[in-house]
Amino acid sequence: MGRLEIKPEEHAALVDGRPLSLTVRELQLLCSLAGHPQRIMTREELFAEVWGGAPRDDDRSVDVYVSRLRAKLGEALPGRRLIHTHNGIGYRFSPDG
Amino acid sequence: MGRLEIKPEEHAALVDGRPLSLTVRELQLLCSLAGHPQRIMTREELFAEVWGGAPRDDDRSVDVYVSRLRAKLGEALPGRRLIHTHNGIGYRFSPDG
DNA sequence: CCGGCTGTGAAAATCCTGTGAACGCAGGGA
DNA sequence: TCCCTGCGTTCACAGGATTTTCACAGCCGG
Repeated sequence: MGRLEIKPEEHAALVDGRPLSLTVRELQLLCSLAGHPQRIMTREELFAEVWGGAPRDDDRSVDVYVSRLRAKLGEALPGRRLIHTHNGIGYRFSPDG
Repeated sequence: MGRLEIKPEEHAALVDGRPLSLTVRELQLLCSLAGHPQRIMTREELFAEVWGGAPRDDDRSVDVYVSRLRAKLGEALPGRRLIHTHNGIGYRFSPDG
């Protein structure tokens, strides 16, 4: 998986061996995304996996946490973009930037 | 289908396994075209499948989106032309360049 | 209290869409 | 040859839709 390791069972995500300080939600979301590499996941799917159930019509939780995740990942891996936006659909995780 | 895969149910089109970043409209149009390989489809047919209803007399939406699609496909598959123009009629999708 | 995590609302930034117009290109006729 | 016409291709833009980010209030544990 290159420089990023995710160990859900240890509640940890490592970049080059250094742990990222992710919150529980952030780690859950990262696991959901990284659990289906290269697959476009809709907000509904992500919400169901992380929060459970269906999101409100105008719920932006997924977007907000993607943003927070990107901020922390971008800090640890400058210049790489692991989470891609698919407008009108959802997000996609790509191991290689 | 060679190097191009289209998965409408996943909102994705892949070239050599790599997802193209198509907009919703672009993907819809690609699906319509690729859904009838080797068949010449009129603007009216394409418009009906993607937009629904009938196009205005001087509507150029189909042409513009074919152009955008060709640009993105050409970037991912240099030297190959999958969408052919049939003058005065419409467009035809051919899996083999 | 205090500090971090969460979710929400809203502003800011970005992207998508459809349209009009410019451009190129080929064919026909004078 | 030159001009005109019809058609397809592409550019540019404005409006709208969507996403990104910020700020904040509630909550919970220390």
